[in-house]
Amino acid sequence: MGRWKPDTSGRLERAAFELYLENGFAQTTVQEITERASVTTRTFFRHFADKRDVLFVGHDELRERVAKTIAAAPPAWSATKAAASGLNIAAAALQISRDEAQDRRSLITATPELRERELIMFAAVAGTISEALIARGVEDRAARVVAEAMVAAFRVAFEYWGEHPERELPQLVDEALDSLKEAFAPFGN
Amino acid sequence: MGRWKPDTSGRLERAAFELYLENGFAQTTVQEITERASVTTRTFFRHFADKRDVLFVGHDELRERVAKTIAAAPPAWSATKAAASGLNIAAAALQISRDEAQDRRSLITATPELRERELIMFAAVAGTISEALIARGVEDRAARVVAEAMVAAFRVAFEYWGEHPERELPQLVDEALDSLKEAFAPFGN
DNA sequence: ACAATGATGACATCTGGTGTCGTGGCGTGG
DNA sequence: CCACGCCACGACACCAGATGTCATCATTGT
Repeated sequence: MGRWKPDTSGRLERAAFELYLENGFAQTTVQEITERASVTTRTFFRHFADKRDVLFVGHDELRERVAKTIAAAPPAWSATKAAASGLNIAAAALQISRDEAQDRRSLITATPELRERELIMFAAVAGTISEALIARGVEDRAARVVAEAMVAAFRVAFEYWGEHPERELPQLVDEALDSLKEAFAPFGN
Repeated sequence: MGRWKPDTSGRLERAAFELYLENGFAQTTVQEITERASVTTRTFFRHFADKRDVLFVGHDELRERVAKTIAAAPPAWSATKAAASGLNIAAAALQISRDEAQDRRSLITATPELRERELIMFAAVAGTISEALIARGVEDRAARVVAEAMVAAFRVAFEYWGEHPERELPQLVDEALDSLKEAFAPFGN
C-alpha cells in the first residue's frame, strides 16, 4: 500500500466531471474537487493546467491518431479526401463513447469559459491537419485554409450531433463536408 | 467641470492598450491600468467584462455592418458570394486602421488567453453570418457550414496578414476564398 | 543499507473578478 | 429656483483560481 491512494489523476478527473455535471462548472470549486478526490488543491494544479483542462484530456492523443491517419492515406488522394479520412477517425472515436462525449458537450456548450477552450482545441486540430497536409505536399496557405474549413465543418456537425444525439456523428460529418462541396462548386459563384 | 475626468472608458482603453504593448498582457495588472487612468480597479470591471475585453471593443459594431452588408446583397447572389461581400467589408475596415490592427494582432497571437477570446469573437461573426444567410433563405445547416468555413478562410488570411503586413487584407481574403473553391471543386474528391 | 527520485502536503501569496453600499454632481420636472 | 432621483464612481470586503517554495516520505535502484 502506497503512501497515497493510487491514480490521483484519474480520481481528480472523475471527481471534477461528476461535480461539474451535478452542480455546473462555475459553481464547482477546485477545493470541492480535491476534497472528493482526497488531495490538496495544490495537487489539482499539478495534474491540470486549470479547472477547464480536466475536460480536455485525451484530445491530444486523438489528434495524433488523426495526423497518422492522414499521413497514411494513399498519396493519390486529394487533400480534402485525406483530411476527411482523418476527421472520420475522430468522429468514430467520439461516436464510440457517445454518452460521455455528449455529457461533456452539454457542459461545454453551456459554459462560455469552456467554449473558449473547446475552440482552442479545434484550432489545434486544424493546425495538426494543416501540417499533415503540408507533409503530403499541399502548398502552405492552401493547406491551412482547407484544414480550417474542414474542421469548421466538423465543428458544425458536432454541434448538430448535440441537437440530434440519435444520429451518427461520422455520417453528420460527411453531410457537412458535402454541404461544403456544394457551396463552393464552381457554378453559382 | 464634472466630478470626474471625462471619457473614463476611453482612458481605460488607451491605458490598457499602452501597458499591454509596453510590458505584455500577462505582466500588466488591472491595478496598473487603473492607476494610469486615474480610477479604481472596480471601475475597470464596470466598463469591461475582463482584462481581455478591452482589446475587443468595437467588434460588435463591425459585425453588425457585416450582417447588414449581407442582407443588402442582391438576392440573386449565391450564399458564398453574399457572405464574401460581408467579409470584404470587415477586411477593408481592418485595412484602414492597419497599424493599430496589426499591433493588436501581435498581442493576441502572442497570448494564449487572448487567442481564446479572439476565437470566440470569430465564432460570433460566423454565427452572425449564418443568421444572415438563413434570412436569405439558405437552409440552416448549410448556412452554418458555409459561414464557419468562410470565416475560417478569413481567419487564415488575417493570420497571413500578420506575417506579410505589406499585403492588403481584402485581397488576401479573396485568395483564401479562392483556395476554398479550388479545394472543394467537384473533381478530385 | 543508503542515496536519489518524485509525488504530495502544507503554507504563503498574488491577482482577477464580484457584491454592496455610500456619495455627490447632473438633469429633469414642478 | 428648488427638490428629487438617477447614475457613475469610490471604498471596502471578499472569494476563488493559480503559482512559488519547502518539507516529507514511500519507492526504486545501487
